[in-house]
Amino acid sequence: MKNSLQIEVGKRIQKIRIEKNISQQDLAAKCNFEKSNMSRLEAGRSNATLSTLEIVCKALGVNIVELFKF
Amino acid sequence: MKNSLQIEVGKRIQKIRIEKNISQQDLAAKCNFEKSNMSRLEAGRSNATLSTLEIVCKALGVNIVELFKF
DNA sequence: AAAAAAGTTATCTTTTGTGATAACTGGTAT
DNA sequence: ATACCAGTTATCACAAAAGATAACTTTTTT
Repeated sequence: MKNSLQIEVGKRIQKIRIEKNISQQDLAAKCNFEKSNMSRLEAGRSNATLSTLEIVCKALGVNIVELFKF
Repeated sequence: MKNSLQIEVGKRIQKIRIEKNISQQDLAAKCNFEKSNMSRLEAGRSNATLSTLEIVCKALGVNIVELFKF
């Protein structure tokens, strides 16, 4: 069960991104960070901070609460 | 608008903690961190990571989604 | 009023998330 | 085949979160 929250949140980001038809690269660009870091985030390989999640949610156009609906 | 998310989340933690009649010190102890750090978190003076929020939510007995209902 | 408990703030070290670069894979046009 | 786009992974430097201690204020209890 280790890192399961990170992984779940990453999956939610990915799911929302795909629903909105945005590439990972484009989402990264909207957030002003590198595609590599977005990949890491979606893969649940980073223990994101509130500010990182907020930036991603703004770029996706969703409320942050959406990241935790799983 | 700066740090508003941190502040909102901190307020939610505090509100839930008070509803459950737990002191900040006791909540900190349940989380295995110092009361000073819990104070900082509730005050919105730290940009918490997912794992920190998860620990606090487990100690409070609430789902993490509750922290974002404001 | 004194003592105890609860909470705040500043500051320090250690740990780790972020941001960046580069090398790579897989897929898909050209 | 080869250029191009999308995504992954490893690695690095740097900024900042986590963890801790101590001194302090505020609130509550006795």
